[in-house]
Amino acid sequence: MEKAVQKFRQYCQDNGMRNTPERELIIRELYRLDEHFDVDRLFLRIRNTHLKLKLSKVSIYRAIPHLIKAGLIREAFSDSGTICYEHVLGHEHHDHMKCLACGEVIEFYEKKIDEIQQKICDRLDFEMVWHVHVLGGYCKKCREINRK
Amino acid sequence: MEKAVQKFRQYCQDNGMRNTPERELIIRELYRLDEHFDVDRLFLRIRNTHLKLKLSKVSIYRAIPHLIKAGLIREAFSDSGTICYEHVLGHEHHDHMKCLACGEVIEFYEKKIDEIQQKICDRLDFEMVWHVHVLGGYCKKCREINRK
DNA sequence: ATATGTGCAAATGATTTGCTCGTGG
DNA sequence: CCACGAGCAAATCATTTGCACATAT
Repeated sequence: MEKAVQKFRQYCQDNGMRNTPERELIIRELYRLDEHFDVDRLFLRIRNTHLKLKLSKVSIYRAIPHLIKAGLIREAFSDSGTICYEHVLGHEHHDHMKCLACGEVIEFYEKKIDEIQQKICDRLDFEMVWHVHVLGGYCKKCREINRK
Repeated sequence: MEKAVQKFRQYCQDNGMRNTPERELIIRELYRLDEHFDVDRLFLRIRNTHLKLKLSKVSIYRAIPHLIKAGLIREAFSDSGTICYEHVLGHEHHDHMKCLACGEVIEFYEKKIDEIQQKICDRLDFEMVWHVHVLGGYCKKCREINRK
């Protein structure tokens, strides 16, 4: 987490931006919250953890593009209109399965998929900067419940 | 296209729904518009093609979940807040690359990816009903322009 | 000192919903 | 006939923007 804060400080310096306490707070809480999150979840988290503080949701919205550019988070998938993000730093790269019944998000990773993906990009001379790979369906648990 | 209309009629019957001219119009124009589309694009298309008609955007919004359930279209990806759909019927399954510079959407398909995907689902006892696989980056053309 | 950041409130854009009226089966 | 669908307008939800004030550098 400190690494993330450091990295963002560097990013600020490099881009003539200020390193405000609000932004550091966002990063710290972001990394404490170690799952997938959307703006609202992060906002509530900060609200509940720092009752005295009054960080506005707008600041989170404004911080996110920088956090992405700085390589701290990435867009993971969008969930019926809401964008979900996840950490990049300290998290292996992976893709997602989402249970349509219980909402659970399962992470998976297959090197082969990445390799094929990269091969396709090379073939088409496409420079990939991000990717989203989400499978929607029903998880083991929910399927079992349904069978009964 | 007629196949799509037929399929939807069946779906209506099976689900105690009505087969209205509005819905048929949506399907027909949908299939005439053979790319990726969002609600607005489809709406404008209908507006411009059928100047006399007055189909409302709301009806499109309300039709979409049915069209998806009926297996006519699927959610392809979301583009900064707007959901983009594409036909299922008469369209091979494929994934997408999206150029962040020019916005072009390139389709690609690799059977191997599908196979691996399916294998992962089987392993985790996950019943996949849809998937989204989008690569964001810069296309050949835009990269060349940038090099100059 | 001053450009950049923050918070608020209002604007926007996509989508949903309440309600009334119309119509397919 | 009458439950389901269509259209309108108003509501909602996520996100963005304008503006006045605050503060990091």
